[in-house]
Amino acid sequence: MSKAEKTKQLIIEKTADVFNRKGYAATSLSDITKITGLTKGSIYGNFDDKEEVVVAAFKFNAERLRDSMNAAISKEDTAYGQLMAMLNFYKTTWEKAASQGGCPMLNAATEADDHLLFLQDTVKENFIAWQKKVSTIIEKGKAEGSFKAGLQTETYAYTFIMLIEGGILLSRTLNQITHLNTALDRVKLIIDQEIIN
Amino acid sequence: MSKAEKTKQLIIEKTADVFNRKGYAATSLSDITKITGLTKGSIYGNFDDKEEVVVAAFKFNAERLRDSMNAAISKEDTAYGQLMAMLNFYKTTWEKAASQGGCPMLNAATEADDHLLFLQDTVKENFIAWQKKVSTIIEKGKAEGSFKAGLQTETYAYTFIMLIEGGILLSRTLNQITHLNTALDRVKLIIDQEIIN
DNA sequence: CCTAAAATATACCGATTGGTATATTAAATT
DNA sequence: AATTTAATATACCAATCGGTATATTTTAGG
Repeated sequence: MSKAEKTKQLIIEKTADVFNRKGYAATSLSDITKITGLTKGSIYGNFDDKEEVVVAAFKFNAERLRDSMNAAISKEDTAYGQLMAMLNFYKTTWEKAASQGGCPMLNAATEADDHLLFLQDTVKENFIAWQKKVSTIIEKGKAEGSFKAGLQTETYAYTFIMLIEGGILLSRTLNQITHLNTALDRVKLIIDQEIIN
Repeated sequence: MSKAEKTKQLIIEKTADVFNRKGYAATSLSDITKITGLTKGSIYGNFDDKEEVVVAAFKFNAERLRDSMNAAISKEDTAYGQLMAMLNFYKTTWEKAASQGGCPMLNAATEADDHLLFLQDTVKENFIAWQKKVSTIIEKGKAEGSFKAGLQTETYAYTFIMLIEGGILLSRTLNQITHLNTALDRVKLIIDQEIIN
């Protein structure tokens, strides 16, 4: 790992939180230099422009979220256990995530929808990757025989995601963990009542 | 209505869409003067600062949404009919709303959570008002005898809201109406299976 | 240890930001 | 119609924006 690559990584890691809190557009280059302790020259020596930093920081945030979720999931070996692990992941990491600006997926999605066009594709990819992850678990459950055979896998995966994100939105806006818990309980109910054999 | 009040209203109405599309922080004063055809002097003659315009524009957006939803709801007289009217409202107005920057509640909530602190309370109030509206319908259903008696009214109201907002988020991010429809179908399922007598 | 190249810092650029003091115009009051 | 007051426009402000050309420092290779 070259010096430049290390610096690049440092910039990404140090700015990731600010971007998620302030928003990707609202975070300025002086925010970036302030928090990294580097100067503009160093930033622009490692990135072409701010957009590139923004995309890299979002990818870092999304990847960090995905990795820690996957780590929680992969500790279980049944499909049901894995879905429960996902729910439990959100239940346990909520407070930390909330203090770090909330869900990076939700934040970036709403910011990119009309505005930060260069971020749209990346955000889209990450939502689809999440859906694929959940879908794979459901398919695994079908293969195991523990989940019903005729299920519309994708629809259920997206239902879980929208409940979680909707729950996060309400919990953060109204400053009450209750709402996320309501969402997670609802996902569990759907699994128990409709998915499980 | 004085001249100044008319101008104030014009500023709010003309800027409401831009604010919802670009975001409240990203919309500049030159955006405001451009779209209103007025000058800075006129803007600052009617508002103390940009924050005041932002709050007024969000309130306008939220009120417009609430009014048209209430109009759809009040055409029905049963609680069940009113809930269906709410779902149908989202089904029918989605495309127009999507082209106008999406749900103002969702947009403002994610932008205000860490960043636009002066907007937080207003956004919060509007979410609670929405929940109260749904709760009133559910309570009405209980009074009618068409809804089950022991229901946790608030929890169901918030569940509907998070499904709708989550559905909007996915539909806008992935550019597919399917996801909002999945959310609305899920709300209907909950009503039919758990709420109705 | 010296040199070439890579990485970082410095100092600047024009454009735009939100905001204001003042001048001008339009509206209301006498 | 004249005058006062309210409303809008003009011209400016310092600060900050993203970005760049150049100078300096640090790193790696011989």
